[in-house]
Amino acid sequence: MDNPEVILTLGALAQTTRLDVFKLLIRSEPNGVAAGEISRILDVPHNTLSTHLGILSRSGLIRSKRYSRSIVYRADLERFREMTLFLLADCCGGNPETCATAIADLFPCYPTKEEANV
Amino acid sequence: MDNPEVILTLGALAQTTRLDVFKLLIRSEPNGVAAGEISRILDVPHNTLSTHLGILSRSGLIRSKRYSRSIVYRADLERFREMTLFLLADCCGGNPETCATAIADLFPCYPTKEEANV
DNA sequence: TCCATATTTCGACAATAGGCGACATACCGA
DNA sequence: TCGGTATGTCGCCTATTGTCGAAATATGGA
Repeated sequence: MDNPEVILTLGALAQTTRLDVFKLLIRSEPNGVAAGEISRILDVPHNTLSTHLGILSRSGLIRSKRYSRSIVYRADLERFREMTLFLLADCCGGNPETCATAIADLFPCYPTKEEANV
Repeated sequence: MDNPEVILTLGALAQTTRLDVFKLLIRSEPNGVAAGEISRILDVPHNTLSTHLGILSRSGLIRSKRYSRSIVYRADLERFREMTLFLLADCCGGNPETCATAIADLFPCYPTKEEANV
């Protein structure tokens, strides 16, 4: 994952509706949600939503699959992981030692439920 | 950290120059870099850079301190950690169990150097 | 084939963001 | 106080983004 790609994914999430969509899709893993249902749940016009879904798709953070008339969207956790790892790791490219300790510092291991809900 | 704040931080990083600045500052921890030096290193006019530094500051991802004529900027790793944790955890608010396994899945513990450089 | 449903694409508009020249402010040394 | 250095602010311009009505496309059932 290179800089332009990360900027695409960050930009995809840096918008109210799209962040809401992504949160909804993460919560709905592994089933996914159809476009129309997202539209109803978040109360966003279907054409506006479609634009946002397109942006999220192009960033790779979500994927879609057609089931008869519905198109079901799912979060791509692997892509999300790549983005997070880039932010955590690649940022420290010139200084791997500092990076390792920084990461260890940021994530004692991974957050517990208690920490996660702060 | 709530939605609007996260959008502010994501948006702050979703731009070429600002991502470069942040990467530079993370690499330069814990010393920090003066505004003028950042301007020279990244080859960005000082007034343009100043705007970007303002956006990054307002998002909380960087902090500044004046030393005589220079203003030295540093990355705020704690804030960065908050953002990452939000992305990983708060997204799963309605479904903590799935979230815990998802996080465990994303971060077996924390990335090793090898994984980090993929 | 025709109609209803689900979703995307197009076109136009207002709002926002990015870049930068010119000017303003802060600090220091003489 | 003055001049030089370091940084920030203002204003203008252009490019990009977000929104949504209207039209187009895809699917399935009668």
